[in-house]
Amino acid sequence: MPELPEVETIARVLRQHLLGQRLDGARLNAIARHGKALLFDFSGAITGRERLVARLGMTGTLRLNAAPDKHTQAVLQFDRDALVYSDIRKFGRLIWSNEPLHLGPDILALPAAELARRLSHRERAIKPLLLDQMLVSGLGNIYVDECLFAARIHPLTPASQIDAAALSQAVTSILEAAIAAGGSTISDFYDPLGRPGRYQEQHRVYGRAGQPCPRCRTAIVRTLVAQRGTHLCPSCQPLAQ
DNA sequence: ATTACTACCTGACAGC
DNA sequence: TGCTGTCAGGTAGTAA
Repeated sequence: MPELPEVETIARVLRQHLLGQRLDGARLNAIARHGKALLFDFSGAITGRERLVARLGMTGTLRLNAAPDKHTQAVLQFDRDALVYSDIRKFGRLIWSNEPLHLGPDILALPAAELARRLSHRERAIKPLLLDQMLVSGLGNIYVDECLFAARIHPLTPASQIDAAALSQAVTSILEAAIAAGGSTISDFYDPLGRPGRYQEQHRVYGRAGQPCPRCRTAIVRTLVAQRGTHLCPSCQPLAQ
């Protein structure tokens, strides 16, 4: 599941525990996040490369000193701690690579004007466009729905009609609040110390079909947009004609 | 160039 | 108990 706030939560915990430790003789110098990708940069090459890229897919986890189980794909033994990578559905990837990331800009670091530029000439519906990691990276299905609700945008609105400044403000505010709460735990997400996130308690539309909209009390609706479960308030997020 | 759809993989859950 | 069908937060590949 991990989207930007969950990956940022993982990065912060791992920085506290792993920076400066060695793996196969190479020192871990930095842990960065770009969108949903985690980047581990080492001082020396391991298998010929100095960067390990983790993309966790839907169910990938990175746990410190956890007991490996049947879903464990890799164990990285550092000086003092072991980093255990597991992935039930095997959509994630752990790859040694010095290649530039094949990803659009991180959405938290993206100025509103640049978001506007990227949306202005697109006629596609805003939701699937925001899920396209080549356009902007970091949003997944949960936070897209939460951000579009916050910005009062219907997920099928053509991208060129979007008020990008308002959307950018909503994205920043939602993602920062989610990071502060340690991400969302629906079923699978736990940080490297095994702690769940708390932001699911603040979800306003995701997973709340049939419940009242927190702004106007209209029942939240669940529909399909681009084959993805999509949650919205039909009153706060009208589709303009 | 852009968009739409499918497949990948496992587990949880509902219904029978 | 156990079978079947459906669904899940991501993304790569293919085809229109």
